[in-house]
Amino acid sequence: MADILAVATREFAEKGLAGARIDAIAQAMRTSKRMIYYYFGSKEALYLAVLEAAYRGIRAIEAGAHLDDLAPEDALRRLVGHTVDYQWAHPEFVRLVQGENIQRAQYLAQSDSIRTLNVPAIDGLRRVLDRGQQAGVFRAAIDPVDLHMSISALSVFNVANRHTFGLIFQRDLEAPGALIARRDSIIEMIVRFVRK
Amino acid sequence: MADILAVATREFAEKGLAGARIDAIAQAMRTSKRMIYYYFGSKEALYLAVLEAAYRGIRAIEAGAHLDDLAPEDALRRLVGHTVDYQWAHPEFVRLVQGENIQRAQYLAQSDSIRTLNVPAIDGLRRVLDRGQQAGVFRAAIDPVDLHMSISALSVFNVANRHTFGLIFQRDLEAPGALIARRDSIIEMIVRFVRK
DNA sequence: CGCAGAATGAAACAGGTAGTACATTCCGCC
DNA sequence: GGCGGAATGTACTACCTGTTTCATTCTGCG
Repeated sequence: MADILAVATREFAEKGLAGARIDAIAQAMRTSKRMIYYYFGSKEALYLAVLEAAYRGIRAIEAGAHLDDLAPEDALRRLVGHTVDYQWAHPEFVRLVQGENIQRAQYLAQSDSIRTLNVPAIDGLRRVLDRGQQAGVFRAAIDPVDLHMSISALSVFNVANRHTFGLIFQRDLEAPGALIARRDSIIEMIVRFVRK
Repeated sequence: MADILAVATREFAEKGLAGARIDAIAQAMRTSKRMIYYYFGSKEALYLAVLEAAYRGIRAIEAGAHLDDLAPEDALRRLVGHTVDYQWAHPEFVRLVQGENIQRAQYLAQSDSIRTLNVPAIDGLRRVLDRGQQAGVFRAAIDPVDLHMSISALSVFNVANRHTFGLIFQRDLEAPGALIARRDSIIEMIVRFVRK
């Protein structure tokens, strides 16, 4: 069942691979542990399935935004805004990725289907950059992968680190206005970086 | 022993709280589990001690850089560069914080001594911003906490997410030149953000 | 119906791991 | 020396949890 994946995603995102409990997943599914093993074989296999499903979901980011219709800077603004929103809307994904990084991406590395995700993520951005450069509004020699990294970094951070950051700086990053302000700030930062 | 903390830090950073093994720590210390309980009482208490020690270490960032001697933009460049370098040099710290965030900072919240770390981190940055604004080289209305968040986000990302990012985009983020290039990019991004 | 294979339930197993009991040794001090 | 408390080693307990075994039920089909 694909239903198991949703529940398992929550559990793994919440507790990490080591912390997650098969029993907890089974109980939340109102089925038995036995079923999970019947369909997935092992805890790690289930985790991998969750991971792949989560990464598959992220492909939709650029697909939704029709960047080619917009002027370069507007397109960039929209792309960044979408990225921020997506990460914000999918904290389980962010947590899963965090967990993966703690274990040095050893499970992600086992997945073949994941290697195919890289190109589209960059291509949309590259096209926008090219257009901006040809229009003379963006400066040259901007590395799309480097820029993508910055966009990801800024987008992910206030999801990934909201708890420690919020605690230390006494700010509620989940407050209604906070996200909007933060998003504007991120967009501004990226745009200023590429502008001539 | 403070020695235990170093070993425990490595173990917790590597495996997370749930994944870490007291036996592993004891063995790495060439002492017995018994000792750890003698001194720390429980796994969680040890984890908390590790967490506090790690956060205490980060205070040194701005202390080392004498920002007041430099022109505002140079000071900002140095501050950002230091932050990038620090995070790069302390991946265990980054991992610990990641783990803490996955568990919603529930252990960090238990620590009293950590609440005191917020002010100095921001103050150095605020002073630089004020000087830059008075000198007319930085624009006004820049929120120091927001900017600090951006600096942290960019600095932390290529440590925290190097494995998944490197895997997906086939880039070795640990290559000698990669860090330097990345650091320059981050500094440039921050500076352009505050510049008039 | 009757059968085969899939789906499921209950219970147990096996390994591992946090935490403890108890005895023993070490060390400073009188 | 000998006393007391701190430090440490050994072995055990109690429990948790991933995984399996075996028996049972369900479902479609001839």
